[in-house]
Amino acid sequence: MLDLRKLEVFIKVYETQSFSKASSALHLAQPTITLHIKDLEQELEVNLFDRNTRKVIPSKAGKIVYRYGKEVLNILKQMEKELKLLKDEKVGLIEIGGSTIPGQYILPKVIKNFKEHHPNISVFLKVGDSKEVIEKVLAREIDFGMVGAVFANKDLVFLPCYEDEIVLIGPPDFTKDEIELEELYHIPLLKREEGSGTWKNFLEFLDKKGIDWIKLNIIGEMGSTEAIKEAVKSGLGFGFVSSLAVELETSLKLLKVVRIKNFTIKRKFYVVYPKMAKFLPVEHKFLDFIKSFSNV
Amino acid sequence: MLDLRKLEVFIKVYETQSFSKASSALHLAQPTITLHIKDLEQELEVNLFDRNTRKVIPSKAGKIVYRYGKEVLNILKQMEKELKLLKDEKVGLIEIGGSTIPGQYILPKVIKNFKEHHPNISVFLKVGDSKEVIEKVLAREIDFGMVGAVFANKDLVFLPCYEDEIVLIGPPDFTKDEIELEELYHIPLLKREEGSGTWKNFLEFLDKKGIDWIKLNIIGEMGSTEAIKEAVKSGLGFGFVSSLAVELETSLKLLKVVRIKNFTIKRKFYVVYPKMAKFLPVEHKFLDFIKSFSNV
DNA sequence: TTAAATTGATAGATTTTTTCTATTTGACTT
DNA sequence: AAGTCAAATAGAAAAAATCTATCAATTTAA
Repeated sequence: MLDLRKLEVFIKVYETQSFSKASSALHLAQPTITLHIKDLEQELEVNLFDRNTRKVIPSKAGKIVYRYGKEVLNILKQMEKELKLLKDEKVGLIEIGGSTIPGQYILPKVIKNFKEHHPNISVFLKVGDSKEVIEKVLAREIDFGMVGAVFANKDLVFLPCYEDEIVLIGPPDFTKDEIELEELYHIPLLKREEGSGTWKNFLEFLDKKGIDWIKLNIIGEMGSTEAIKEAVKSGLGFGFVSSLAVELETSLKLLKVVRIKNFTIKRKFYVVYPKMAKFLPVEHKFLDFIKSFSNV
Repeated sequence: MLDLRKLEVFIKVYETQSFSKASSALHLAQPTITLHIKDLEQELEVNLFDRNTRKVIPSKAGKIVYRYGKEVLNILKQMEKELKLLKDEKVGLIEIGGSTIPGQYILPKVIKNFKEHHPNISVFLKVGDSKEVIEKVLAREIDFGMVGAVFANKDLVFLPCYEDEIVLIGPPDFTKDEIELEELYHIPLLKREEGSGTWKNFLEFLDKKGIDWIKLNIIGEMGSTEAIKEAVKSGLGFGFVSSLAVELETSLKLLKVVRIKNFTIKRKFYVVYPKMAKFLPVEHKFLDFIKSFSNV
């Protein structure tokens, strides 16, 4: 294996055309230079300089080694530059992931706010389902994720950071602001597909309350929160969605949130990151920011 | 300065995802690996792996170092490949230079012959004046040169290798094959410009014989051997040129070589190379070849 | 749940490498 | 021919790389 120290010595000799000049430039004794060059020549089995006590002229092989050697040192310099950026807390890159609700309604706001404070830090957001997000965290493809469920994994830390409410929405012309729990059994409901985190949370909550969801009046299934919203808007029925997803529509009276007496469905979102990870400055900053944003 | 040995260890750990696997692959004890990685982390001031006794997961910085490290090793591998070619005596590249006559009439033939014996060795020929050729030899831009004059320089070796004759040429219909020296004074002569090696050789020869060239009947000056030949062909006068330059024309009777009684102008060409140079195998081969081609 | 096995970390000793000082050798200058 | 400058050589000292033995943490198997 070639020695970079020796390569450095070689390059200095090449550039100064002198062993002694190289020695003083590198703060080494002159015999050290002689030795290093000799070692290199032995290792590579070529002579690098035609030399006597007066002249030092690079040979053909020397020119080749210089060309490649310079490239190698440049690449390493480039690397150190990139690592320096990594260590800098003012610039850098953060990659995060979010499952549907956090990815669509929470993280964009967090990021916008964060960017206002730290304009030179780029943030990349990847939206996918919770399982995907967690896998990417484990593979270090993203720095952290925000998901709606805790997965048992000893390598991961799940930090509650946002509490959301799942609300019943109906068309804006629905007369009541609040209904009794019993009325829920007669209201035409649009469910979400089985894999949905929101729907899972909803069912868990019903279960805790001792309610069997079979009793509900399910009239259809939608593939996304947005689809539920559109369907409810057009009067097809009612649905359960994250309150975050309907902030705009309720304020514009395009949808109506209908409360259920003595019945509030809360769900938590969690920041997830590898237990062992040693965070870089920028990542620390972002994590702290999310925590400060937290409502839990 | 980064240590390539440590970088190699890092890369092996990265690829095997294990300190102990890396240690056995590199025939090192496991604590050595631990130490090297720790040193690297200290040197670069980043952590490279999130690790405990069970898992070794590259960090963001680790991924960067791996990417760059691989590139560095690849470049060095490429360099060794190129140096190997340099040491090979069957393949390679030779760069030579020749002043006008050798570059135009001798070296092309030598190269053609050489290539027949060594088809995998490329030969690059650069034609320029003697001074240029010698400068390039000193700067190691070419491996050796062939020139018509010896320049006093203690760093150079001049090896006589080819003896040429400077001959008087006239139109093919000139009646005599041989003339007396005295007749030369009346013959209309085309000279070469002052810088020409051939012309310089001719004058030196006249000087040695005690002849003043002012007595000659110079009717014009031409910038090149070829120009002299053309002018002589078209009956403008006579000229002195290298015998090598008119081999074809005399055999085709387009020109006539006129001998001068008791008057033969010989000139020598020399191979020139740096005294200190340690030749590579291919260069040795070519030099030997030139010597075997020699007529001296 | 506990014991065995696996893997990385730590400590101290040993070997190897790097670097130094002092001196010699070779080449150019005057 | 003497002086000077730069590289080579020799031998000693300092620094590093690597090893063995052992420990600590974590997973797997009984």
